[in-house]
Amino acid sequence: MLITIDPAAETPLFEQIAASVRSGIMDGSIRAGDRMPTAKVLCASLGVNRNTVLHAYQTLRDEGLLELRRGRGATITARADTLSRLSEAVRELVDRARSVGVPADTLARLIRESYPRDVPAAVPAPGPVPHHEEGEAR
Amino acid sequence: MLITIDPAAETPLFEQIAASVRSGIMDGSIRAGDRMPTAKVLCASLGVNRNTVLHAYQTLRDEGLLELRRGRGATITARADTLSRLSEAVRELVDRARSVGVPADTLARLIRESYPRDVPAAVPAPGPVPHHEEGEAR
DNA sequence: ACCTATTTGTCCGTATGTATG
DNA sequence: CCATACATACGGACAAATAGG
Repeated sequence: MLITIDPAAETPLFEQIAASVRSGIMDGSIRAGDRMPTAKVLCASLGVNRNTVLHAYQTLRDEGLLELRRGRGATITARADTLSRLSEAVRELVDRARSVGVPADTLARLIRESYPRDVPAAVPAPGPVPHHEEGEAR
Repeated sequence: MLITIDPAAETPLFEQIAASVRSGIMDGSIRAGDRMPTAKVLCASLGVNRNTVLHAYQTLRDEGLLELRRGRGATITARADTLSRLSEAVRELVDRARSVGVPADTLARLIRESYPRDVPAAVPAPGPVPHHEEGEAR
């Protein structure tokens, strides 16, 4: 497992760190039960402030991937393995989409529209509005 | 097949029409070879300008979902069926993600990160990306 | 071969709302 | 507050391709 950052990149440093951990989870190099280095150690090896590392860790905790305990450090949760298996399925889908020439944007939109919760404003409802109302404006 | 729009929504009308067709393609109610209503007919039934319908049609054409010919009308392309099958796979993945509590945002991000950052000349893989030839003698 | 109707393609101008400076 | 630019939508007009009488 190797965490690297690029201080010149647009992405915030804490997000780069979090993304690095996520990608480690997805490719299987980080698994449930693994211990992340302490914030002190990691910030030293990355050359960033300790708060930046903590920010990244807390972000991952909010995503349910990391468990933080005072005096014990950071532990990867079981959810990481779940996400890892899911990302395998994602890879297969992406391969399939790419093979038929569907770009990432379209696929991401497909995902969103398949989620029942957030109804896309584009197709709000099967509401019957074939008629054009006139007297309604501002 | 039913196309509806909501004049009060913030989404542009042409985009609503296009989204309605896409959604019809994805749920299987619109298939390859189907003929869309002419712009004249559709704009009358929706209560919008013909140019707005044409704008939506041309958007779908640019996405490869619709074939437009003067004097003949608008025909759904074979790509629509491809997209329909893909959206079925998307639904399955979304179900799986939802069952483990992964929100749409995370899944969409997973998709993006799984997409190969196709920088030119960085393809050592034997990936047979199907090149889509357009110029077809008729 | 000619003509006509239909349908998309394309341009014009106008109006509106939004974002920007 | 005003000016500008841009996207959206409308209404109209004509050109070009297609189909059929």
